[in-house]
Amino acid sequence: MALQRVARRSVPDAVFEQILADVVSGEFAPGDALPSERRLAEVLGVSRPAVREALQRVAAAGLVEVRQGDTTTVRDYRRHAGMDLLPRLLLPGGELDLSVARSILEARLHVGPKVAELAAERAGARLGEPLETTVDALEKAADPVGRQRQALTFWEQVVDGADSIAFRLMFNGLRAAYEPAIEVLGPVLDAEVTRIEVYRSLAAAIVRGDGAGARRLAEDLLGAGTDGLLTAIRTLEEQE
Amino acid sequence: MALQRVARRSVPDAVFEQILADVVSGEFAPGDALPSERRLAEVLGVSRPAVREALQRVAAAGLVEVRQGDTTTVRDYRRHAGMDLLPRLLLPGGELDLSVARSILEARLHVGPKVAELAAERAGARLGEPLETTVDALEKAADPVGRQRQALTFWEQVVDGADSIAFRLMFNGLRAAYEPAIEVLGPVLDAEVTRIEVYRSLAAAIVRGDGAGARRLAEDLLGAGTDGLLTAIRTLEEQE
DNA sequence: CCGGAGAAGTTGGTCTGACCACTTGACCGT
DNA sequence: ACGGTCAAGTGGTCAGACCAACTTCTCCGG
Repeated sequence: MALQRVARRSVPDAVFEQILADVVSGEFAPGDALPSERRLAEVLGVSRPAVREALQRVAAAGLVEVRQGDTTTVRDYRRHAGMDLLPRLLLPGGELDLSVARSILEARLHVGPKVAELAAERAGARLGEPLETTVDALEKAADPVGRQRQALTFWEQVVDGADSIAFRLMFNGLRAAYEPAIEVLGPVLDAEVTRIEVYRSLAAAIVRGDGAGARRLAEDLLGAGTDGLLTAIRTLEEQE
Repeated sequence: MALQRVARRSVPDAVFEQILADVVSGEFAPGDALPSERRLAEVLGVSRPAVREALQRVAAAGLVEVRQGDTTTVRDYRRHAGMDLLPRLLLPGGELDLSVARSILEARLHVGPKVAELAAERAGARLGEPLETTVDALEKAADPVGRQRQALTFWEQVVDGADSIAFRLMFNGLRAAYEPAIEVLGPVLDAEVTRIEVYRSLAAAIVRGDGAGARRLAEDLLGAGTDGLLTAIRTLEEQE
């Protein structure tokens, strides 16, 4: 097997992960009071500063509300969390959550074409060289995961060209959710990523500033991949 | 004047804010090494644990990379940050950043109609009562800011109905960016939020499961507001 | 001369224990 | 019944120490 980087989670990381999992799984329900920092430290066998660092991050993620002098209470993560929670929702405990995957693909399918359109209108020829290089690399990539990586680079450049910070950060969020699942999703989405001609056409449309064309091609590209995966998901769901 | 909640930033909060500002403003450029924790603690006049809590959050936000034994280095926030950075980009130091505002409105205009469409297809009649209540409240709201708040509630319910966690979290991100600026943007967007009939029609389309209709109405609603603000922005930019 | 082992120094990681600040709720006097 | 007081519990902050990992420089052996 391929050697993996030794996971060296720091103590606060581990605590963070655990609290997050308990909140997301509903172990700690919205409105519940979290155990006090001292109690958590005792139960988890770590120091209070470690617990505090973890809680800070949980709070920053919007999952709990801490008030000095009062207990820390759990909030509804669906109402207050940001997209940075997506990865943990997509792979809770290693298994892919299909409804989350579907939701992410929907978002991708909806946002991608718009970004391509904006890139065509705003960047145009400026993207010529980088896109060409990336498509070449995509064509040469040997394995599905490698192809996914190149495809991500492709879209990263497109998003850059769209010159919209909101879409840019949105993309970062989707990518962060997707990357940990790349080993699982790569092979499933391989059909999309081997349609080199479509990537070439899309790049060409963007370079010539053809917003409508870029949009259509992106819809084609992402739509096919999405459809394939969605039907795969449906099949899996029916098996249950 | 209206009484305001006393702002009581904790020490780590203040440190976090300051580091964030320096990174976003480019004071600390990507690739730069951050001062060591001890040095920061000394310079800022706070304890090292306080600095650490702040740095943890900065790192969790994707703005820096910390490696044990090595210096903490700044990353390109446009590449690695999530949407939780939007509020700070929109209001860096109190003043509205127009290009960021434009970008957020673009995203809203693009995502809103899709969410309305999904809500119509997936929630339908279930949203009837809550939407009606909210529209009534929107009609009764006396001031622009109050209307904005009700409009946010309206969209919150629509997003709930869309039943897509990715769009839900995306919405949370946009809302978090928008809310701090609500005092500034509320009056400017008031034209959108006083078109009660359109809200009623949109709610009706959703309730009757008319996806295409809901989408069209949402485009109309958000498009008008967006156009108004975009031209306002353009005017401001030309004044400079 | 060159390459690698090793020592020193710097950086982040973690812990202990103490004390401050705030909130709550029970208690007590009016 | 009301108002204030106080004790207990919670998060907020600090100081200082030590551990662990990386970088760099040095020095030794080939």
